[in-house]
Amino acid sequence: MSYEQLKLKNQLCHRLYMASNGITRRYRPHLEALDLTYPQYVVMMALWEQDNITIAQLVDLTAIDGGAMTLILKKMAIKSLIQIVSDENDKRKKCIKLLPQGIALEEQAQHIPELIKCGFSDVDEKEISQLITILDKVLVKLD
Amino acid sequence: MSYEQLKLKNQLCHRLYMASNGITRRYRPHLEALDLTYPQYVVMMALWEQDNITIAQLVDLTAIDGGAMTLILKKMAIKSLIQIVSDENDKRKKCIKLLPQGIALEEQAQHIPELIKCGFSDVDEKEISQLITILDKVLVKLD
DNA sequence: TGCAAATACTTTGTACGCAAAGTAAAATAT
DNA sequence: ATATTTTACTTTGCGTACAAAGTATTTGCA
Repeated sequence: MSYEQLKLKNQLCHRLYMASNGITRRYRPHLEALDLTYPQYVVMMALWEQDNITIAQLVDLTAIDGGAMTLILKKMAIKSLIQIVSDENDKRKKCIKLLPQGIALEEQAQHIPELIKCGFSDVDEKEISQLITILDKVLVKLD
Repeated sequence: MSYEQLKLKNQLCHRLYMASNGITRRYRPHLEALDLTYPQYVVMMALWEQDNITIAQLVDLTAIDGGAMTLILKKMAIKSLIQIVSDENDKRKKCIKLLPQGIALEEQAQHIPELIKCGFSDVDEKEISQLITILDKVLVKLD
């Protein structure tokens, strides 16, 4: 039978799957040098941008699953990158604060985006912008 | 400090991560009806297109990790969707063959792509094509 | 022929991604 | 004021994703 719409070459989702895994794989060696996994790096980026936010806010910003977030933060706390502080006013909430080691890591991480881009030297800058624009449109529909 | 290039809004990778997870999440309810996970669905699509291929070929076509593939195929065999057959000429190789249940599943799956697309009704068809074109360019660089 | 290297797949251990269930505290309703 | 609901987070169980190590078989080379 072999329906055309079921062929792999026609799957947007499979391309996203491969691209996401593939790029994350590209990050891995650079992140290993900082002793970070990719999701941990995403959490760090969120915190470098805005420190001292709740776990719920981090989940919103990163789109990382809440259940996974608990474990990720626990590991980052063990590495003394962050501190998990219970909110005194609302005891359900926990705030995440960067510790000195976590703050210092930003300087070491600053060159990573550049290093990743080098691997795509001949994918046009304009196409990357297009890609981002269209992905943002798709992402709105995924809420 | 807060380096511009480390902000989440400037991360292509993070968008791909969210888009990939988000779309897979969209597939989930439809795939549950077929008792398939997303990677299992990808393997099935590959096999519906070309039956009786080796595990190595499946890994190539799907970009699913080899270690994961072993487990995925084992589960699919338990569900009687496929059969794992050792190659008589080269005993290292194993061929994957669709069983009747696996073949029959294609008809049930044929409407899934349409159902997914409905969720993106106002993302232009042209933009989806653009997205695919650019992703393919990116994917070549990820080998 | 014999042995090193390559190939094909499996296994192991760690880290998510996700749904669903669980716990605790705060907000809301009656 | 107490019960119900909502919010915030944790826990559990399953299914990958990945690197690295392991096993078996085959190929290629001296």
